[in-house]
Amino acid sequence: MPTRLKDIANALDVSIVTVSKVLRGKTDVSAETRDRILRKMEELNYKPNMIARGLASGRSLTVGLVVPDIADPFFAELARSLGAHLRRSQYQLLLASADESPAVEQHEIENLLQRGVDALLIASCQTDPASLNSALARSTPCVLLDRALPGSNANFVGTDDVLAGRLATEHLLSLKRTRIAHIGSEGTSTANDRLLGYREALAHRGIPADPALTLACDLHSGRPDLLGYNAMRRLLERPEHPDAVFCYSDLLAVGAIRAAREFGRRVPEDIAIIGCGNLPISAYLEVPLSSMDQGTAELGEHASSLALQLIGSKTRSKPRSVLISPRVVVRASTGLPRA
Amino acid sequence: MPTRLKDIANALDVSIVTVSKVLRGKTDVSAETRDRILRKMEELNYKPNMIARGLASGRSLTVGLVVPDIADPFFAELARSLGAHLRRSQYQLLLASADESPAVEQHEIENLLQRGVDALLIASCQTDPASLNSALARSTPCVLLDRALPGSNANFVGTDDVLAGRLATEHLLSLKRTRIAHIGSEGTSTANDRLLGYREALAHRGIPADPALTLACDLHSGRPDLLGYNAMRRLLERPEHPDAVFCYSDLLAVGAIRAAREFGRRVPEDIAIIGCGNLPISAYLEVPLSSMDQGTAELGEHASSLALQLIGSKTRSKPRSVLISPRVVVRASTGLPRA
DNA sequence: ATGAAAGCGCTAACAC
DNA sequence: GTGTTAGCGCTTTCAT
Repeated sequence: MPTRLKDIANALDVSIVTVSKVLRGKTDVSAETRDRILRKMEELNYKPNMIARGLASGRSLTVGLVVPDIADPFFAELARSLGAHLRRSQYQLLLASADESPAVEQHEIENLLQRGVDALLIASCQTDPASLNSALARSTPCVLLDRALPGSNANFVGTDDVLAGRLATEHLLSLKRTRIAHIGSEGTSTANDRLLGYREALAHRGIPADPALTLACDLHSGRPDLLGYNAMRRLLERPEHPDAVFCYSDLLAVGAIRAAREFGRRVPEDIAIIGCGNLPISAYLEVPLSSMDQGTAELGEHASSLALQLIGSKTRSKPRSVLISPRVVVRASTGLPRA
Repeated sequence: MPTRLKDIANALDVSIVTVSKVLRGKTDVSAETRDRILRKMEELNYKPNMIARGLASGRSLTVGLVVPDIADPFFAELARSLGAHLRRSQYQLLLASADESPAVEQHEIENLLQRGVDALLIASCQTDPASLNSALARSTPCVLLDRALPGSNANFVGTDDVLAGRLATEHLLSLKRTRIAHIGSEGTSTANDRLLGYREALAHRGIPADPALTLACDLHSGRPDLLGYNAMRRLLERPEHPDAVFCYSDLLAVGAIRAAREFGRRVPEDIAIIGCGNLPISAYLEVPLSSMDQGTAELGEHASSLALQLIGSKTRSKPRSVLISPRVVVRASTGLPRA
């Protein structure tokens, strides 16, 4: 059986309260008593029971994180960054992966709330905004990550996706490409915003948006690389081919490149392709992939700071929004010989 | 404030215990009372407080997982598989990433134990076996994942790494290669075992192990791709070049391929290269990478089953060991035109 | 500077 | 079937 406060107290003939005070660094304990207690804790290898502490204090020193898929490199990196930052503030990250299922996500959110997390970070795969509102309505502070919720005015930390779409497209425009396609996704704010940025960039150059050059994949329906492959095939079967493509994600781009090459197109000479997310392995792909870097580590830093801040503030402050600026990383798929 | 058992009990003029019994599906409650209670729970949107339940019952319905790095695709996939399986048994996974630091790992292990996890799964990055023993000595059931602890006879679930090394090397031998190198790692059981399998395979064919063909990288010292790159350079600078390489991990292999090609070697014609881990993106690399698949999902399944079993059994049963058989996946880096 | 009393929300054992 | 009593290990408030 592990040592309890009671054991220390008994051994030293002091009260449990006094021991508890030392444990929590209260100053109203004599230096001598404190020393004896600290020594005894050491000797008996005392470790506080966080469950009991949580129940008594109402705070668990815990932050929950729900991601759509922990095996997605972006969310894995985000989780790592968050965990590292929270650890420095004595907080522990509780991680749940929703496996791309809104139902599982709902379940995991409830679960974490029932476990008494002090704050909840959610990168939602929900298509229906309503289901998140029940969580946001609770008294536990919540931060939406990466994907914003259209109507809601919740706390949010994520990439400036409109800017991502714009910068990616402008990069392609700078390569003198004129028929620029977009292989996108649907349902999420990230998908909508990147599409928006893409259109903005084209409009800014006076290029009409050709609806035949915009495809949306249902990312729930299969492996993204294969979806990208099929999307590119459809683009190439059309009479007027694109000479560049901005893909919603790197994995879509990887599949798109594969398709382009199988159909005899050279990348980037015939078709320049850029993705988004900046996969760590981008530089080693069959065609090193240009991409939008989302500053994932920075994102995690902001998110954990915001979470801790919300926990600290007594009153429910007005929702804050933090947008991280993405940047273009150029590799061979849009022209650089090697990265 | 969230609803408590007490609120239900008061509203219905029954005792808290009766409500608690309904909550836990005990049968010694009349059908009518049960119905009233269930209805009231629904109406007041009751959610049990898992912290209080944990403190009272001594079980948290929680399993902890510590991995060296959650951003490593292998561990991410493992975490996903574990989480999914545990969820089906009403258990929640608490995930901690040690960021490749033994000190952080130790800290996270303590932390999870203090949070009252019912079982602890550890993929350790510890080099010193002793530090794990303090955790293994506790009453909380423990399972070592992926990496075994040399002296200890703890529960273990992992890949049969000797077999992995043997199969990989035999595959290279089947391609008529005779000077087969190994770019390995050190300190972990996985590294030792894969090296062992490599040597076994060579010995079995009567090929003497040339020490000049075996390199070990310190994976803590930098990005694995660059370590693989440098290791391959060193191999190529030597008078007698290898005609094949078995790499400890896929990322090492990726770097090795890059180096080989930069030095004018064709892969696989001049040098065949196989990795281990079977990265999801293997097929899209500059040279699609042959690799040893570790059956990660299966591994997670076995690990969660074992964990639940240990939780269930009153007595501390004798340690069990589960070894998953890896299999060769052939792609272009060892000869297939495309995968 | 120290501690007694009360309780966090729930479960476990035993009575009725 | 239902309820009573007694905690789980800790914190909180308030006396002393």
